[in-house]
Amino acid sequence: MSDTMTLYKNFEAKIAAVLAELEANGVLPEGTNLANVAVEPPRDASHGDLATNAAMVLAKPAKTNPRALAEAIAGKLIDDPTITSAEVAGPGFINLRLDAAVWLQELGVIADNADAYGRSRMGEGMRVNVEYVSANPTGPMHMGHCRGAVVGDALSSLLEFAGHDVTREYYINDAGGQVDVLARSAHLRYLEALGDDIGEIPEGLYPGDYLKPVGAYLASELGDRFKAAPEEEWLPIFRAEAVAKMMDLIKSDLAMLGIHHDEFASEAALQAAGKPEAAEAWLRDHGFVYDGVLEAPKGKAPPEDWEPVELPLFRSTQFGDDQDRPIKKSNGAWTYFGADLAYHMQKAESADALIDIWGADHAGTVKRIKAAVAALSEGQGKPVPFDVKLVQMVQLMRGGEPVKMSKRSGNFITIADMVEEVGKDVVRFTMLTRKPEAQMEFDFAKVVEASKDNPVFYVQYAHARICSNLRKALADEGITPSAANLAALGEEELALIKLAAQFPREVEAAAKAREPHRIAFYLYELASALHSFYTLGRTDTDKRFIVADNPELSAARLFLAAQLGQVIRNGLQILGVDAVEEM
RNA sequence: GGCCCCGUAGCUCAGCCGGAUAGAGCACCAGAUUCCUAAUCUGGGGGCCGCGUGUUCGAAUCACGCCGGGGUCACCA
Repeated sequence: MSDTMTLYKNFEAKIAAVLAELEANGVLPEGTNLANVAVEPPRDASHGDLATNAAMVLAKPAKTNPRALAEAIAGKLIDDPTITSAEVAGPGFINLRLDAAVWLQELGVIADNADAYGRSRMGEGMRVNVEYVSANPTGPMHMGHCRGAVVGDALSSLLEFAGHDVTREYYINDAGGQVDVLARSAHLRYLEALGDDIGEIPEGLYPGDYLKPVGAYLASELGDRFKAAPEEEWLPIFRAEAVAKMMDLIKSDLAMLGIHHDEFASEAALQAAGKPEAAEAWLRDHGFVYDGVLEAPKGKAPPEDWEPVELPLFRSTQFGDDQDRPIKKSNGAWTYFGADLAYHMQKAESADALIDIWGADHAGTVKRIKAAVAALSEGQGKPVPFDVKLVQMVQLMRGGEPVKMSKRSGNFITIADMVEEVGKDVVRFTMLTRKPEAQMEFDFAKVVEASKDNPVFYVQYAHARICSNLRKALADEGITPSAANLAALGEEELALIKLAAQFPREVEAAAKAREPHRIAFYLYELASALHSFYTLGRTDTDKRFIVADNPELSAARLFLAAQLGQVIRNGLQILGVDAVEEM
């Protein structure tokens, strides 16, 4: 886009110009801080199209009262030919009404930009690494991973739409003890595939059936030569093979949700490259890591096997953590944290900002990793903004009753189950209709209801309705959307345009706050406005998109409808939800 | 006990980098469709924004302290 000046920004600039003029005239002191000046649509549409709090914010530095200053600002704004009224209201708000032509032009802007309408350059030149999902490669994706996956993916798309250069990254925890357990579990299934009777899966191994194909695959690839071999011979091979198979499984589960990562970073590879050692050396040199003994846990009875051991500790207490945190275990292996801080440094090498999406059950580890990243990145002269987004648990329900799951038996609800039952769009949209840090319920019975109770259908229906009308107009009347007679549109249509025109600022606000759910709520609002207008046509045929004997008005209304559909599509695209054309 | 998140209408939730009379859906009541998709729409009642103190022109929003709910407090991942 050559010109990214959106409608709202355009008027922000006009107000800023007036303020600069007042500053030149001495009404405002030189160098007045305009940071708190806001220009936004008023909450109550009857107040006008735009409102600014400039006079209230600036009255004090101007040594006058808000209403007097507001009058002065309003007096200058009204000179603008596109501003039809500038009224001072309440404690000193300035309410502006814009010429209808301004809004009608915005429809053309939507049409011209099409799929790019709402894109922003606010993130231009900024590389953001978003790490999400990062589920252990020990089994299929289950419900616990779902919300973070959707939120991380939608956030990535949102940031991209707002102009950031986004890397979607998945950290494969393929170096810890759990992948050894996976390898042993796979070996057992390998023996089973070779004809052994393995009986019950022993305690401590993964019981799920999803390892059976892995065992069969290993048996066919490797034959029986690891059947009686000692563990140290087969463990590394089985670990690598099983992890690879699990990652295939996870990728296909994610694909069902429409999620595709750009980078898969292996913890094992990170360790093999010596990254944790390098981080430790630097941290030691700068006094962030020392050898020490942790105190026994307070508050509760210490674990029975607790004993004091000297370990290399990171000084996270300097950053507000409860205690310093070990980066290595007593057996010399890296702790998760020890490897993770090196991993974050690796990500920071090719990013200007880092975002992690974690489950809320890891909230307790946020301080230490943020502290480590701060220490490392600032110490190395390149401070990297690092944000950890916590997503809360999802309680699965069915018709108001909690869904029971047993991890022991491997009987858990997988993402594949969910998507097969209710569909990708329902899963994604529902996960985005609540702010991530709030707990939510997901009721299988409710989310498939085809009603306004279900925002997915409500928004998709709005889009389908528009498409249906466009199809019908062409097929029955031969009318195509046209911007030739937009002046024929009335107040109701203008209200729709005004709402659609907010999309670019919604995108920027959501991107700035890193809250993709705002887009979902905005789309619901837009869909609601569309449905309302549509229903007017039921009793008043002059209010229809297709008006009999009035092809000019019909073409204009259809042009409006087409642009509303465009905005809905653009919003849904950010959320990763399909904009269906018929239902 | 420490730390993190949440507390807004009967229910599920928006709004929270301070702004005008606090919103939406569900549920409840009353209505709208011979005609563009009723999977929709219109109207109505319903609120100490958990409690208190502070900050200021102004607090659901910010700070502090309580209360209630959840999470978490391994050399796990």
